Amino acid sequence: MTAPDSAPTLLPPVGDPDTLYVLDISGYVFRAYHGLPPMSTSRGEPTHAVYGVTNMILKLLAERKPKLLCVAKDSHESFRKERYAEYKSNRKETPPDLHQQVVRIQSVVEAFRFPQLGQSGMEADDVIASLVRWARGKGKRVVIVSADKDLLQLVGEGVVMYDTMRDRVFGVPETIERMGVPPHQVRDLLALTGDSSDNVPGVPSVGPKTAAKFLADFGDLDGLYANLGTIKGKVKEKLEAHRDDAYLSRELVTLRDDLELGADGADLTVDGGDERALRGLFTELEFTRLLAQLSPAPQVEGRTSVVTELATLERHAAAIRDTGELAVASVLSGDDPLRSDLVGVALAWTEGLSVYVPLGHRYIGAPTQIAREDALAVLRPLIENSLFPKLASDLKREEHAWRRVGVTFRGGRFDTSLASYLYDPGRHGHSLAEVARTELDAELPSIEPLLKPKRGEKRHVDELEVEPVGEVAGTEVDYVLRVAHAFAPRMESGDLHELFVDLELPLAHVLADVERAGVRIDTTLLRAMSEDAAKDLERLEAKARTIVGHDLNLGSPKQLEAVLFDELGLRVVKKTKTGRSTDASVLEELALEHPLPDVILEHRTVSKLKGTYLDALPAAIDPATGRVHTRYNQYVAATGRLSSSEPNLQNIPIRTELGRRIRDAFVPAEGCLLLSADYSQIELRVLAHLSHDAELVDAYTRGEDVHVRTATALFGVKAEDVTREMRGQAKTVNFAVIYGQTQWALAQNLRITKTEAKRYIDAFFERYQGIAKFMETVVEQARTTGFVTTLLGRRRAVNDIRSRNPALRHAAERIAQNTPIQGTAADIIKRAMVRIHRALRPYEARMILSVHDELVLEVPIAEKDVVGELVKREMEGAMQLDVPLVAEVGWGTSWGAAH
DNA sequence: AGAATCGCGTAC
DNA sequence: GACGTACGCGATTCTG
Repeated sequence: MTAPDSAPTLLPPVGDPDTLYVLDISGYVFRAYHGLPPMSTSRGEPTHAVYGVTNMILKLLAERKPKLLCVAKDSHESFRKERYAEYKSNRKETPPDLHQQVVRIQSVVEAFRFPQLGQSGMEADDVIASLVRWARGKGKRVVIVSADKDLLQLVGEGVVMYDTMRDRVFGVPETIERMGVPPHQVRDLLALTGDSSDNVPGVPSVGPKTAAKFLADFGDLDGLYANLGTIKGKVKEKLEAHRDDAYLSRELVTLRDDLELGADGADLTVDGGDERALRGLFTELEFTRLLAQLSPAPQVEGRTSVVTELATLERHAAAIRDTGELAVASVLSGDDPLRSDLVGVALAWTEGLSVYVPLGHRYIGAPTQIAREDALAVLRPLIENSLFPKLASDLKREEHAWRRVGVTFRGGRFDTSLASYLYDPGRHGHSLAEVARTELDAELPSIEPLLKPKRGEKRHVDELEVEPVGEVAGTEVDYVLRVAHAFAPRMESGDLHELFVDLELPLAHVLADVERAGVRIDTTLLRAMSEDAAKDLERLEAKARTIVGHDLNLGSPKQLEAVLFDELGLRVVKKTKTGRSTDASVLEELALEHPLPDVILEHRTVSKLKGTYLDALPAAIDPATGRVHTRYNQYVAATGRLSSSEPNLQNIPIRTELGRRIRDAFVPAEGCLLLSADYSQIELRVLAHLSHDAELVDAYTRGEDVHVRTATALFGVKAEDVTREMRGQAKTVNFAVIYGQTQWALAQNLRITKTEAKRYIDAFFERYQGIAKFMETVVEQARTTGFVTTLLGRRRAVNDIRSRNPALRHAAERIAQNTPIQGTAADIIKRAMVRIHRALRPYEARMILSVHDELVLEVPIAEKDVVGELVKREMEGAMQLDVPLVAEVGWGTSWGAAH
């Protein structure tokens, strides 16, 4: 085992059955905690130390394939402490984020089912020493997995130390190289030098070099003191004065190897560990990369049967009624639930069992399908019964799917995506596949691969064989049931239950109606505008060509970069990740020096409008209804807001004149008007309420203009002397505060200096001291709990709030400051939507758009007065705040006119 | 050829 | 780096 001086010491063979690996876990915990960059889960749990240790373990298992292994456990107390009270007294108290991780690491070790050994009063090093002695007695080789130099005293014949992080092996020659002495002298060396990390005193002014020389000359401590006379100078005095310290130190660094282990080496064998437990832990800790190193995720066992007989379906229906809940997963012919057909439906009412009812397969040679009307006749009473609880991964999608076959989906009681969203809105996705991965450790099979064309055209779902589709859908619906059961207890805690049952679930139904209603678009107007835009673009391109003297694509940032900075030699104002920026703020600056930037700016604006709105909106019209049906995503925005897509109707222009005209193309159906209802300054009102700021509350209670009031603070003038410009600046500052803007960003926005921006911010917080206090409090809350919350108890984990990286930390602080405000505003408008939808039941009027603080309704002229009052009342009464909520209602024959 | 990424811009 | 939350277009780059 011991290598000659020149050759490096080797580890025993991989998978050697006679080698015992002894793991110094506590040492690794400490090193990982201090040595690795911080890391945390999406819920804010710190994990970098856990990650480091787990990684080390996996590496060891993969590379060394140990057959015998033992984890040496540290005891909380130490006999050394009794001998010497100062021992390790320099150690700081364990920080909470380390303690938390130690607990996690213990779970990881247990999940690996590693044998563990420890004894009260004994430190891990003593346990290791005892294990080494025991193993040598049995003729086994030992690998000490550690990086602790104290343990080098154990190295020798058949014993090596292995540092996995640096991939270094320590035998006798390496120990001499590292410590200057062979292993048997390590203890005396440490006795002389002391160990500052353990508060072992040693002899002052004797360092590793001096100590090694003494030990080479005299062998050990006793030999040194016996020959003290031969030593000269200061060192001699120190050695004399600290003789007791030296011997005490040797006692402290001497490892005890007399721990009783019992004779049975079979206890130290390792198996593969508890796969399921490991998978669960890694999932919870979000160690996705490590997860992949375990064997691939199994699908949860389940059985699906395809229902082809009406009698069988009837029998199932009876069983479903007896069970009292039903998970539903529809198979649709396409991605858009509003335009797709129902191909079949999978049902589950007991975990592990599911059925698939084909309803619209066109595959020739499919097993006999129950006639759709017969099948629906059996299912309809279950689906339409609002008292019979239904579960799905996306209730809104189910509503749309069933509507297509004339069935009204009622009684949606659990939505796995919404549950996941409320539990952790910041996580990456809430689709069933994503949620099942974390909650069930299971991969959701997908229909997609079945659609892949082997050759020729892509196949449609309804052209597929029934069996494989049923298999996929059956698994899906089974997962819905399992995920719902996993989440149900979590929904009971805190405010989540109320948010779920009284707000988000009812809202899902409201949104289904809003999406289905859609909005009418005046395509003639848009086409005319598009043609104008096309001419403008041509004109601008020609102009640009004249200026630079050659062809160029104004839509290509890359070409622009080359022309502006290389050909024309203009200044580089700002950089992007990959090059030199040509964004609007840059071009505005460069416009002072050259005519081209203005041409580009105008081209950008026009082509943006044309591409994103003028041409895209008419293309989005559903030929079946003649209207545009956006999708409202209820589990995307981390703050609680809705988002809109395909097309996005929440970013229709309004700020510029040309953009605003696009809203004129949003028109009501015949005989109707559009109503636009806007919450007035909802975020500032929410801020007033949350912060209890006396000034801001007072301003709103008196019905004053808050931007004017801010202006009086910024400019030191009376309210009546505030100019329009001052008010505009104050308004920008008010918004800046909501977003936690820095002086730098505010300066950019207002085109003022950083110093002036700072003065504004300071003046703002001087006037509104309650807001200053609120901002501090909410950041503090994020730091201590890892979460921030809205008025209705919606919560969001704030990652990185304790990051050592200032940029990350500041970004987290802004999230902490903004989320309660934006999220509470979202709570309010969502409530208003549910209330309005309910109140509108007796009327024809319907909600057709929702844009964060604005609702748009399509109202028959006959209902104008009553609906106008109804909407205002329900919006203003949606929440009781310390300040009034004000909704401003406008009417028009277009959205633009109603605003 | 289609997917993913980049740079940019629109909304609240 | 420097403004919170979204979505999407056109160009470019990556990938199979």
